[in-house]
Amino acid sequence: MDKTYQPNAIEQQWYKTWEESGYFKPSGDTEAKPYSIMIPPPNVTGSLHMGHGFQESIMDALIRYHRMQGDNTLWQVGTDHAGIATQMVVERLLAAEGVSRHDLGRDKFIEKVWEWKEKSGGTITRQLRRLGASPDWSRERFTMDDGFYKAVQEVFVKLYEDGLIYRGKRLVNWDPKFHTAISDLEVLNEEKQGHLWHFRYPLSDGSGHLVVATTRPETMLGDTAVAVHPEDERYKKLIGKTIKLPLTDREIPIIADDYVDREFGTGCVKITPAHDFNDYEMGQRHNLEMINILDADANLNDAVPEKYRGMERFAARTQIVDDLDALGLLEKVEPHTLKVPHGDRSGAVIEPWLTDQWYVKTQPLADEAIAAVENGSVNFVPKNYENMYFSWMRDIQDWCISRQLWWGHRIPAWYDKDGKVYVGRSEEEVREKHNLGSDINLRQDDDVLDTWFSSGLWTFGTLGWPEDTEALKAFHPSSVLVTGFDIIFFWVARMMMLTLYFKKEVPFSTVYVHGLVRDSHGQKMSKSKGNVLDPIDLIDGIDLESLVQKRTTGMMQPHLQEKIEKQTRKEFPEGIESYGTDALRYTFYSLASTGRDIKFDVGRIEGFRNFCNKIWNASRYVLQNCEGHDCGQDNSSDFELTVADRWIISQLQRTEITVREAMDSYRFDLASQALYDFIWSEYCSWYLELSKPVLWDDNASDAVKKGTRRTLIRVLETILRLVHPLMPYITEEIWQRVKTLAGAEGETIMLQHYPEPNANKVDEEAEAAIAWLKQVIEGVRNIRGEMNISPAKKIPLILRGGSSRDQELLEQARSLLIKLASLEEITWLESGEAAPASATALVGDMELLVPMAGLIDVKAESARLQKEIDKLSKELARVEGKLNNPKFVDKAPEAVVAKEKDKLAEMKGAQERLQQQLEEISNL
RNA sequence: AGACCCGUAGCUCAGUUGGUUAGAGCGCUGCCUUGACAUGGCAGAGGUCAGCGGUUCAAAUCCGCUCGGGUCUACCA
Repeated sequence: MDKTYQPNAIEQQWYKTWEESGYFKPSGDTEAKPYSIMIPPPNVTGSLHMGHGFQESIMDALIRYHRMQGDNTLWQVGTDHAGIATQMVVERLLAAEGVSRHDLGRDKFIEKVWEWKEKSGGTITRQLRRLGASPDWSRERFTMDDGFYKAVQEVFVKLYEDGLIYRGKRLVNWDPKFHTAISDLEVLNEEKQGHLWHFRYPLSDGSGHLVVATTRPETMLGDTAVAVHPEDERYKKLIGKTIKLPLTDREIPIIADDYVDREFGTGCVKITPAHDFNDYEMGQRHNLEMINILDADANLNDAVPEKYRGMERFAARTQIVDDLDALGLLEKVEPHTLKVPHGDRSGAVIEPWLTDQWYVKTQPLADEAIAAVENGSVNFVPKNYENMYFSWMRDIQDWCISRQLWWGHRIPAWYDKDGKVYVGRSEEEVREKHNLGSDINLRQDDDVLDTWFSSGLWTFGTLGWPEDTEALKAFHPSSVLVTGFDIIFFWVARMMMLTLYFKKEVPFSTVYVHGLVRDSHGQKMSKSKGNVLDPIDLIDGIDLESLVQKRTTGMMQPHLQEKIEKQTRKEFPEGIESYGTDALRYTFYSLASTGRDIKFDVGRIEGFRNFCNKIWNASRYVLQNCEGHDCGQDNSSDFELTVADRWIISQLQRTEITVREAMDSYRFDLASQALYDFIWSEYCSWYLELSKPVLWDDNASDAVKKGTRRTLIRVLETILRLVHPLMPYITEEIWQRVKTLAGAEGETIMLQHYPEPNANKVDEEAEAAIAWLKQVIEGVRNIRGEMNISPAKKIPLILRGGSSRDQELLEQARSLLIKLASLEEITWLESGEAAPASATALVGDMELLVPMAGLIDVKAESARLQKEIDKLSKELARVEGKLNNPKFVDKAPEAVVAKEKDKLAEMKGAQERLQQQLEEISNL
């Protein structure tokens, strides 16, 4: 074995072996408990970012953990066609060649997208493999594969037939850049400094004017009313009169509506039903005319006076303000903060626009989805995300599902020449069902469905629905959904609604919500900030120049390039080292406490790379001492266990309990911490050291040596299985070398049984003995450290004061102590017997004395003792105060009081001894 | 405007139902190339648990308020 662990030497090879051997597939054991996770399908043309890395690592840990427990385990993998995002990428590529999608036409363009999908579609799945992810690749799906077409059509048609999908002319969020409607969720509101313009609107009868305030002057050309509050004394008498709308020749009514806030602005509101969601509703209530003044590009259309036709919306705004000002109708302009809606993909300012769209009537679906969480059929981890889910679900709006895109599931609806709509699974079915002969021309709806409509079917669509498959029976509902809070509404909510409706069961029983991966300063990672880390670079490493190159090419804002380059050179002067997959994964787990965002610090991953190396070297030691020896691999029983053996076995049981509890409650941070502590601080730091005196002792019996070797190798083998779900590669590599010596069999650690704690192996006696031993050794080390005695120098140790129990423990551990503490000899002094000038430490009632024979620095030793005494006195006072408080003694549980009393006695004894030692030193 | 989360060592974070002298990693200081590992070992420094008030025998932990940071939802033209 190499002296240091080299992850890149083994990772890809092991992955290949696993995949080719079919280890990722469900066992198919129908007697076993089923366990399944459906991957949140990443964008097919995407590449892996830290968020994926985090998410997939968590899923893989769960999957491997359950697979090792013998569950019939399925990790369903696949990718999403991601409508807008993908279309955008391909359009941008075409634009670089000077071609627009309209130049190509629909069919050709879609062909191009498929080509792009074939070319780049493998990127993310290849990267997923690098993470060691173990999904069943043979079942990989795509949200636009044939099966999904079938499922989507089925769902659309059924919902339509059940009256839950309808088509209607409504105001939608229109993206003027992509020329498509988008759902409320795809709109981001950004706060911006704007203006509030006050305009005078003259009354038709010439008796004066009203002043309206608006943030969007250009929409005034589409005004069809002015509204005031019905109880507003200022305007009450004007209700029913009309306004002569400036710049147009239209007369519009003054109406009364509660919606108007008398306090805001002037208390008069211009109403533009075709371009504002609130105005639209008011228009419905009052039967107002709707005048659409914008075209698909959000330029002014022919419904406005000639002067403004074809103008861009913001140019029109300026023009209209100028024109009204020229007419003396601009009363004032105030600064005003407002929220401006943007498309989440395009970044364009969204226009409320009147179009025909398809909608899902969500209320009835939402009711079921709410109930499922209320009655505990679905649990969120952490629980507080249920609030978020409820608040959105309870106030849900109908879902606009049509998109004016080309890439996606085309809506299964056809129109005849009169515009009558027919919905069906295919044109043939529609013709047959409605008796439409071949002479009647049918045209399919041009629109496609919102991406989330198909991904909403993910949990059952991937298992073969609408066919009633074995997989569906075995693996649905899935066990847990692992996802970020940012798509609870987009995806989780939609899956809940659609799955409950079509499967009459929940899609998953638990939703584990993880946080966002941020940079080490808590900033969101983004290309424009130049702080993006690529998981693959952390695995393989990357030199500085390549990293700078990567971060500064293809920037949307090239002017940031210099800043990013500087920042990158400062943060990673040596580039990024290769840490390996296991270290990366372990970093994610250690930071994955419930729900909160994680700040990714390269210092952490380095620490866990070192941890891998620690495991590697511990294994080297174990193998060096076991290979070629009888370690009980034949399961014979002629061995003897030392107290150290019994102790580490006992600690192992406790670790297994902790790790299992942590894994079962999604506390990957606690699991990783428990393993780290046990492996490094107990197994490596103590047990390996304790084993040396035994193995190197010529006088030790074969039975004892065998017991120690057996324990070394078997505990190691168990550790590997315990850690495997978190660090798959290093554990497999070492396990292969260890398995035979440990008496284990099998081709892969992946399919071994996950360790189960055995209560009979918990040995409190051994634990107490080793705890005592550690304290003595630490006491001696402390003296060495403080007194500057070289660790190599052998020193005598004198013990004084302790109990017969201490003497017993000493005899049991004498030889270990001598070796581990590097002692010359240990002598026991009867209490009261005079001791030489010594540096001292305490273990319970027992004093440790290290004779200093004139070397002692009286001042330093006194100071050290005084420090101890002061510390003790402080705590002593606290405990005494507590015990002198009758209320505490009366009311606190007996056990707590007893504990405090013991503590008091112990501290008093310790204080006395320290005081005495101080005196002895001072007398020198 | 509502709702939620967070504030613990210089940094990143544990601390599950109140009850050992509040822990870990990184960083820092000193010592050590001891035969698994310098990607290591040993020792050490460092915290009024954001602040105030309350409940309790007992509060980092429960309650209220304040300050600071973050997120989501809904929005007034």
